[in-house]
Amino acid sequence: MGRAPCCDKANVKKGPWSPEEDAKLKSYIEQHGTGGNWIALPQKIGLKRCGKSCRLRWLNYLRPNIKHGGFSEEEDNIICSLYISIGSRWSIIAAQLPGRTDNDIKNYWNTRLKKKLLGKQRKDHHHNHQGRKGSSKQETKRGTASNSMVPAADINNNYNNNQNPYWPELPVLAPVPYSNQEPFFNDHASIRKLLIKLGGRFSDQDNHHQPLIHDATTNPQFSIHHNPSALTAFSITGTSSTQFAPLHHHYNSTDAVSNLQMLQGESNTYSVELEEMVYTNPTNLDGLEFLYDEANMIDDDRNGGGDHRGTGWGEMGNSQLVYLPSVPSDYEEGVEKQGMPQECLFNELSYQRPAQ
DNA sequence: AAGTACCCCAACCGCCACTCG
DNA sequence: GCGAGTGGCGGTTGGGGTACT
Repeated sequence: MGRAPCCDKANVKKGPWSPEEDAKLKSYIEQHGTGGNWIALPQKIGLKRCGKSCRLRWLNYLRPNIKHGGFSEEEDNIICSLYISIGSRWSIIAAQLPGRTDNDIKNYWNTRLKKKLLGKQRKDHHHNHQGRKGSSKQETKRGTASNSMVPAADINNNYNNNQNPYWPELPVLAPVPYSNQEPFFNDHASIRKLLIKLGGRFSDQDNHHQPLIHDATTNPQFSIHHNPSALTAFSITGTSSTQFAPLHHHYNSTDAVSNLQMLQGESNTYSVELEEMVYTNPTNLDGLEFLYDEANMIDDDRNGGGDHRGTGWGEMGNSQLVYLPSVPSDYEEGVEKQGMPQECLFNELSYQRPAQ
């Protein structure tokens, strides 16, 4: 038996919201708040909508200061960096980008950014390769305000200083260089290059490489110490008193690898081909080849190669990405207030996504 | 001009986590 | 400790718009 639905689906309206519905919901919430109960809210205001639908509508559309579209280069970079670091945890990524919703970012990633990134990587490798269409019209329309990757501290400064009640702070996450991991593939420099490169710029105008990397030598706000007691753990000490309390954050490196795997391609073909390339000629990969043109990879496949499906991507769990958790904040409302230790809070960030 | 393919995004769905009685 | 109720999240879908042929 499945659980009972959250509302009577027969009596709720679905589909696009009308301006009247929007107005009702917005004015009610602005005056009374949600009342802490989304399920009951639509009845209160006479909306034939599921409570979850109301919540979504409010969060993704009606809430003040929502930005739609027009993602900046800077935002692209942040999204890409965080995606590489933590994967598809859109709510956390969204919390780094005030005005952006998780849904928006998710859509943006799935429809444009991922393609853009893949396109770029291909471009890097096959620059001047003919037969490639230009980037999408949306990309070309969009401005390129910033050409630099934004360090985590800057994210914090630039965005979190601009607080408003609807946009709680979040721990700032930032990839830092992998550490002294065991090599995976025979050439672990490949993945280093990959991470650095992916941590770099994602724009089409890639004239300056400026990876998002933090260490004590380049960013005085942080010092990063490898914690020898745990292969996949770092201890990160913040030195900015209120913003960066001493914390520990443990991140399972297999997450990063799986994120990269996800990025590798949208199909098994992609992944299999990549494995093939890795294991048949690892030294030529230069860390990025899995991002190349699908067509090329298919061609490669036709040109030979055996079945490497069983070869262990899962065994390369030694790559390490580390975040710079920073702000004990109101994010995850009440977590801090309820006395959850910061380590718990940030362990949450390192959670293992349950199999779905 | 018409048909088709593709893209984008709002909204839905289902699962998991958390809270409370 | 257990189960119901709810919030929150990520994945997916479908319709509308646009580009292409």
